[in-house]
Amino acid sequence: MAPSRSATMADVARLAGVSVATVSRTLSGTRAVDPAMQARVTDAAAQLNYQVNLVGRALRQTRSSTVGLVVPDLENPYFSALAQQLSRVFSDPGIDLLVFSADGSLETEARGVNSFLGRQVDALVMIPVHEQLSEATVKAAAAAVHTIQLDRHVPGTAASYVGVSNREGMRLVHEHVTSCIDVDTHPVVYVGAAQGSSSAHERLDSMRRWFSPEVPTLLGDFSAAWGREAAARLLGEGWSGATIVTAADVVAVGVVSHLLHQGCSVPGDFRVIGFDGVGAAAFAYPTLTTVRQPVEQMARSIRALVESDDEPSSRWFDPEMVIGETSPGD
Amino acid sequence: MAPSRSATMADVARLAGVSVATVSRTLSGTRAVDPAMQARVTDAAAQLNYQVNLVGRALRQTRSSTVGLVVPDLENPYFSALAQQLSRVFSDPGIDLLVFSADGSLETEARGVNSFLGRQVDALVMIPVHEQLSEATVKAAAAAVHTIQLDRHVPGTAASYVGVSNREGMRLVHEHVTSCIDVDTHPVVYVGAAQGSSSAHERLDSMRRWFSPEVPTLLGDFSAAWGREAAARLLGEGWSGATIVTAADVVAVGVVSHLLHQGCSVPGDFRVIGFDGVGAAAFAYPTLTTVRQPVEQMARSIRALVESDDEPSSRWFDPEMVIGETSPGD
DNA sequence: CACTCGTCGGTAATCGATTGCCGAGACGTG
DNA sequence: CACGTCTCGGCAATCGATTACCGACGAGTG
Repeated sequence: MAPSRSATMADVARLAGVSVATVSRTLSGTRAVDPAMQARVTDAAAQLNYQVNLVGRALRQTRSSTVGLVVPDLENPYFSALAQQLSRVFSDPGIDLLVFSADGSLETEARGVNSFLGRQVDALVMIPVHEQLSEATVKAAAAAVHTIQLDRHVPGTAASYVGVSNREGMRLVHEHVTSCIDVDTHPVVYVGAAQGSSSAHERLDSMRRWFSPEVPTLLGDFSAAWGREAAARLLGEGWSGATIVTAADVVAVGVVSHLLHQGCSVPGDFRVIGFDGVGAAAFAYPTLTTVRQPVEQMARSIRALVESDDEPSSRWFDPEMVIGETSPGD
Repeated sequence: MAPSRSATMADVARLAGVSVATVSRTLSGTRAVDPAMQARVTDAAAQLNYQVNLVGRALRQTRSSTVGLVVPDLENPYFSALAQQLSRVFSDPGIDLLVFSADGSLETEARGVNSFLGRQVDALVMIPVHEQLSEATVKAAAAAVHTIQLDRHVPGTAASYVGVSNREGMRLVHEHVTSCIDVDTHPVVYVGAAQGSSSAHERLDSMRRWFSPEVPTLLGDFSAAWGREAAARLLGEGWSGATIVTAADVVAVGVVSHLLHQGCSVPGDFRVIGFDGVGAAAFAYPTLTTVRQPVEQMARSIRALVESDDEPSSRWFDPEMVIGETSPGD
């Protein structure tokens, strides 16, 4: 296409025969303008197809009506669900949510944060890639702009945090499992993630707390491939009849898939429990028993934090248990 | 936090005892600078923790090392896979890919495009929400900046296009179906999407072309919920033994899920075929027979288009058939 | 009528960087 | 030694908007 230089406010002013100040005031409604001039300006703007240059505006105002979101990975359905909910709640007050994927890399994450800071975002929401190693990046962000950590957090930073109570989530799992399964004859194992995120960390700790410090544990990452591999190991090690609690739905989907492919019955031979409760997993076969995070509430809470200019604060939401077909009902 | 105003180039210049021009040239490497001064500048910048203000730079350069991506919806795994691949390929040349979700709305889509245009993105990639109704938005984008339509396109615009050949995809489906299923005894039905996107349109046309103009068709949208509903209708209307071709994996997942829940066997009683071949669907149970789009190649092709400054051009990629467990193997 | 006050257009400074141009000094050459 | 050439620091213009301030004008008041 012919990326022809687009019209500026000066062009509009010239055509309308007024000063740029009048154009600015007319278009942004900052101050009253004589109706006759107003009409001339709007006509001229329409005729030139004028679009405000947000870079110029941002430079002058040191704000940009933009909130940045940095996620570790967009293919994880839990993260994309959060991104979608956030863009929805910010759409209403006219704030653009821009999403940047760190692609699992600390360097890329730092680049994304710097990029947003340099672009004068009004606030920054981030799901830190790593519990310790993202610390410098989170601190840099928090020093420059209102920063909110989401889902995962780096301990000891002064930034706000919004997430789910993993302890409560695992308590619900424990309650469900003990109420409908004989734990003595059916061992419980945990298939989690080790990659150094606070959620992986907290979920493992909570598993140990509610079940037993010695609960058998396999740690990998947040992926379906890891779920399949873990299931294969469990079968190989003779954990027949186990109840498999996982750190995320994507992992659970992999576990279930492998078990069914090996001819096992779920929830007959094995029971599988997920975590997150968002995305297409709810529609899979069999439907997953999982801990659902209140994604929409979390998104609204973040908007509230961004709008209010309070001290950094943290908010943990309680998840809810969703009984599917991978565990027996009550 | 204390969102303290951060250091500017003038601050660095003052501390280092040089002019801003020297600071700029040192930090960006635009022109040679005396090593001694260079050291003074780098030290001062480090000491003040200086971060370049990208808004100022973008205003001056009328570029921003940024590419915008506007998608209709982030929860659709196909779109988030594209977003992820794109951010990966642009990461290398140091371009930031920013993603905006239109949330299925034409107004929001227009807002996102204007927002990116106003932010001086170097190029804009978009998956138009609607085949006709997004026309004005796509044209506005193409008139202002190098614009590439992805996956879906609005006919008659001069913007580039990158996508998959839906006709070839459906040819592969036809080939697979006729080679391993007796089409006379097992009717073929199509569960598609009507929402006015070019991909929905082309897939339906291609179905009719390769199978029959009268192929029985149910049209809904691109969601698992629609897949379930469509499956329920097919069961209600007595289409036992049918081969169900769908417009997308998410739809196929819904179809399979409903069929299995109703006690049908797949691929015994029904065969189901998806389209897209990305995301967790590959790991579901049973694994889906589907048409896989070469997402990574498409992303690289987009980068090439952005980097070269050629005339708008279109490129269709050939998909490949992936035989899963929802249809009989050869 | 003289004076005050409110309304509203225009002038110019400003946000933070990049860059064209000038000129000072170093260096090489005949 | 004179002169051309190259290197590199600094001045100031520039990108496109917003906005503090000034001043002209009209209305209201005693």
